[in-house]
Amino acid sequence: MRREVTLRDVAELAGVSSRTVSNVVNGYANVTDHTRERVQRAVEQLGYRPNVLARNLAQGRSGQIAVVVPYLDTPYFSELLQSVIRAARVRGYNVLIDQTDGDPEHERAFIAHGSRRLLFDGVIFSPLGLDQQALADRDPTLPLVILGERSSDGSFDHIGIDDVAASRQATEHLLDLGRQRIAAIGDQPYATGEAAQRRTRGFREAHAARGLTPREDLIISTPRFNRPDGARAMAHLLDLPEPPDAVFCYSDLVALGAIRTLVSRGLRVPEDVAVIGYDDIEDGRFSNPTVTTISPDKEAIATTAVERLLLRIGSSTPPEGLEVRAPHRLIIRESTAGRATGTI
Amino acid sequence: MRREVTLRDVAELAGVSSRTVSNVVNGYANVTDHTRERVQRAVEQLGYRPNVLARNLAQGRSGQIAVVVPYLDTPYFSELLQSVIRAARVRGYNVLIDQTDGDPEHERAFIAHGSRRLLFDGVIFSPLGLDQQALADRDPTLPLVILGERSSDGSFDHIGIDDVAASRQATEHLLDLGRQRIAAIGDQPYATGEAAQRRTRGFREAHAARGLTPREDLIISTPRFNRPDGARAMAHLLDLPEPPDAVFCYSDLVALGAIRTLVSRGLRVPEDVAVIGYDDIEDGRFSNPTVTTISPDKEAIATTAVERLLLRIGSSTPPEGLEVRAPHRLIIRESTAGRATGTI
DNA sequence: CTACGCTTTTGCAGCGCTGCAAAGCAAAGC
DNA sequence: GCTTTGCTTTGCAGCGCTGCAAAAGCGTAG
Repeated sequence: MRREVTLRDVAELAGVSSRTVSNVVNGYANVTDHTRERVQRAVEQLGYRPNVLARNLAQGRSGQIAVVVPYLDTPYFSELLQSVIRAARVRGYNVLIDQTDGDPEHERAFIAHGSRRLLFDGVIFSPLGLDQQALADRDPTLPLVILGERSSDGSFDHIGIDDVAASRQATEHLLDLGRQRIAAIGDQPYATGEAAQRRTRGFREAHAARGLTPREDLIISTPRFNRPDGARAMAHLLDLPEPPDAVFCYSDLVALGAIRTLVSRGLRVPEDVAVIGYDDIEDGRFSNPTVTTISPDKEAIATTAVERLLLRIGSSTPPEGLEVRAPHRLIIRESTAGRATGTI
Repeated sequence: MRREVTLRDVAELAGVSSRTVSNVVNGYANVTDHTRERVQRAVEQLGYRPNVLARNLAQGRSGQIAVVVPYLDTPYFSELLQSVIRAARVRGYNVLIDQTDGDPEHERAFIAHGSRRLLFDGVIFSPLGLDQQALADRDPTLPLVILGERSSDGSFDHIGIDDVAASRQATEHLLDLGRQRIAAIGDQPYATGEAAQRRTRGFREAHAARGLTPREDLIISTPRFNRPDGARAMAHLLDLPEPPDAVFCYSDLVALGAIRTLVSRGLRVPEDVAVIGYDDIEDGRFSNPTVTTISPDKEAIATTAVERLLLRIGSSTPPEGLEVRAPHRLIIRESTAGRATGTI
């Protein structure tokens, strides 16, 4: 493998200093047209390509941001990632992806003073099992934006939708349909389940607002928010003496799993049991039935996350930690409204 | 932001040369226990962390591999990526992910002599619209492993399942069920549609083996392999004077889209129309009905891809381009076998 | 003709690490 | 006692680039 062309090679051919070539390549001001042209000709002639590594080392930055998610194969995350990658690329950043498998140790390692540091200039982080302690122990110099769970302590930005409001809205939708026994699948009544708990809060609030109290045995907790969890939880609910006639699922995957169980037991959705999900992933738009859901504005979340992170990376005095509420809306589909609502 | 601790700082504290510290940190042989201990103590005391950037620059490698896929939110790719990331991490490599949106220009740019080069030591590439020309024009020094489509010209490795055999198997399964009018959704009768064409070949071969000829109007081509494509194609098929009684879909997403259309028109799957997919994504295991599919061994594909790539990266004389056939199998679920087959 | 202010160009040091080859050193051999 | 051998340790150069500050060029004013 022959040596790559360097700045110096170009400089020699163009008859200028390597610093000048650097100036031209980086589009710095104050280069005469004459010089610029000569350099550019030399660059093209030699096929010069800047060595990103060297540039980064000299600049002390990496030009990469890391995005850390629990699971890459969860549609919600892959859809979100897609937008993040686009947003980052536009701004000249590469995206390094890491999945933690929800392992708290792994999550902790990622934001702690790490050997991987310097490989990325900042982190967009969607934690799952991260406790307050781990956040406190984190590398304070690492620009950080957190998605989803938890709220900011002022030293980082947090972006998410209003989980309580969205959950209340979802539950109200079921109540509006006249359902009497509404279940909730996805609660996580332990320290790291903040997001889940906020959804449960919304669920309770919606009931309370109408003078109702949800049955405690209809609030099912699940370790994750995936299809098998949903399927299992639904099976459990159906085995109750008085099973629910509607279910609020804390993710679309849970909803899809639940629907699967319902259908395979010969029940009709929504006639026998209405189901509502959360996340608005593509699957829910093509499933049978299609899934009513809370749709967070993923594009907004991704773009804002990248923007805030780059802002942090760029400024020496870190900006105030921001609490950003991304928009969301309720999308009504067949799993609550019935076939009438139609297709996509 | 205070300066980071460097090798030199550690060296000074330990009273040795920085080179020795480097030797200890990298676990090189021939360091006396005594020295090693002193250095390690100093490392811990100062909280030293190697600067990956500098190391990479000095070594002329980046410690990163790029994985390039058309769409990140396609479950097949995100499931595959998940395995690739794990395999790479075990071997000390980070994964840089890029999506091309299937844009041929973008794909081309990625393997051409690129400015991004040096950011990664090699590429695992799953092309969509890449023609032979682009492959020929590629940076010959870039270690490359290609997934899915196309076959190797000897200068890179190619890993995929035997599409023709798998497709024949899928079609045979439908024929075995006694279906008379079998459609195929996903053909791509143009230069960049090699993979699709191989599936069509298997489809035809299965028919031919029984002295049958598929009806040409039942072979539908689609631009992509996603749900909307499948839904549209199925709608078209149902509008034919003599619609099919079985469909071979070139991806599970296409199958899910097709099923969606069938169900929304009040048809029963598989009684009225049997559907078989390809890829074995999780969605198909929880849909209604669950989807019979060709299941490629994704774990094997991912692991092999990473291994071959690192082999290429590691050796100065590039190994012979390998054509690897990963295993696959037919998984029969409800969309062809009916409810009897049960759950997951 | 010198001085001054501005733009353009340059030289150098250094980012933090590793490759290389030489130097140091202790044990073994003659 | 001196050389040889083999293991440890070291020094230096350099990966390719950019920050910094000084130097050079150049037009205008005094």
